Amino acid sequence: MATLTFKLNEHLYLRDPQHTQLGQNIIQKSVEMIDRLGFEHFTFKKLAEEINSTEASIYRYFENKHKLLVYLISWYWHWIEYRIDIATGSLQNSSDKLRACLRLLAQEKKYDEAFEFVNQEALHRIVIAELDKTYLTKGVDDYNKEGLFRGFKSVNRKIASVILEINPSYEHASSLISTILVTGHQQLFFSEHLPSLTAIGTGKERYTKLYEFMENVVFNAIQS
Amino acid sequence: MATLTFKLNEHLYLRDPQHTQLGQNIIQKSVEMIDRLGFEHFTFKKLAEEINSTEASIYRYFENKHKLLVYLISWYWHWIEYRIDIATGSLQNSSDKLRACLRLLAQEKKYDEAFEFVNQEALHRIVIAELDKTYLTKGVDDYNKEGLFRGFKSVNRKIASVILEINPSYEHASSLISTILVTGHQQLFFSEHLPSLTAIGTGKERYTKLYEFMENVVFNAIQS
DNA sequence: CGATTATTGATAGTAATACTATTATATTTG
DNA sequence: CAAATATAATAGTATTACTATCAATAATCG
Repeated sequence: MATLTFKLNEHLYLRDPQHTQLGQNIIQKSVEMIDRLGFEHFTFKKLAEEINSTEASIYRYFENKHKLLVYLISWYWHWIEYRIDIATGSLQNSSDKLRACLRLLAQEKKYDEAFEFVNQEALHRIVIAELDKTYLTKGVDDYNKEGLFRGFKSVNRKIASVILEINPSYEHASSLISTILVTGHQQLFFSEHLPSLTAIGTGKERYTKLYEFMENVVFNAIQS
Repeated sequence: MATLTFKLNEHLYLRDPQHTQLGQNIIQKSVEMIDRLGFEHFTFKKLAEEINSTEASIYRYFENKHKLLVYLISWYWHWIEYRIDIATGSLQNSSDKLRACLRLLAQEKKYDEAFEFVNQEALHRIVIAELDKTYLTKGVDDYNKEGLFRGFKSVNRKIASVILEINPSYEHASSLISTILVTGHQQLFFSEHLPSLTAIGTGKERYTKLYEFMENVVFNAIQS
């Protein structure tokens, strides 16, 4: 199977990590470490030790650790969009398309061999726990000007446009989808840490329940 | 008018800031500073300078700046719950109650003179920008065991129970409400910084539009 | 009212973080 | 093979997030 890479916004990095061995090590190991340590306890120094490199070398790839996080999560959204395209490409009916999108979002993420050096299960956990930190910062407007949130926005726009195919007069499409994109991850976080805030439970079936919840919210909202 | 205070969980602080002048200064000024600087750029040292005290003194009230944030946001949820009680106390009809809750959540927050030394407008902006940071941390389970999220949970439970009055067989009440509580703030953030992710617009009318969106989502979800 | 106790201020210090700078050593490329 | 480029090794800085100590002040209590 071919190994794929995504063309991510150039402002996310100083040197493209996909092009070199060191860059790939940085990506691979940082996913594992952020997942394990959490973003606040993760540092370039610790990362450097684990990949037998140096802090200074990592700084040649990423301006700072926050941009690395934004990079990883941007990668995630590009991956999601790619999978949405595959899952909906053969579908004619818009409601089917929307259901496919929701299913994909709610789904447990398993290793996708088309993408070496990124552990998608770990990355999914990072998105669950750290997504909001990418934009909840005073630098959000500068980041946005540089286009660093394009991945997220693109997925949002794509699914919102499916909603407008189903109901062209629905007024809250972009709000509804951004809500779903964020809550999809948040509910999984609550499921693990604050279960009284969610109805999806804590067992294996939570992915199915999450899908049912999303379907309930989205289809009823737009078909009124 | 009487000045009210909330009894917040004791694990939120080391010394109760509501009881002393220094404590009140810490609360008042930290709200203003976190709003202005953002949580990451806010430090106890800077705060100490502005209230003419010292870092060490502030550390006698709060273990660290994260717990101060959790304290402030906990205060916010207690305030919201208090206002929900007032707004729904005289209502008989459950749908009216639910609408009153949503209106209150979506509403622009104005200064409430019953609570001195807390600038609610600034605090609302803090909740919009920093809420998720209170629980998106590796320490979430310890915090939760200490009951630090009681305020949030309590509001969630209260509104979820109104939903069950309307439709006792609705299965996703707690998920629906936690989604609304979080998205209510998130959409306002998007409105200001990432407007393509929201349909509520960027003008003064965004609070009304947010309410309409919430009503659309909630009432359609539960009345199916 | 004076003595005890609690609270705050002043000051100092530490380990870790988030970088930047410099130079030497590999490695690649033309 | 020479030149350019990437990386490693090392050092250094300002800031952060604390902790510790002790003196000064304010509150309270017998």
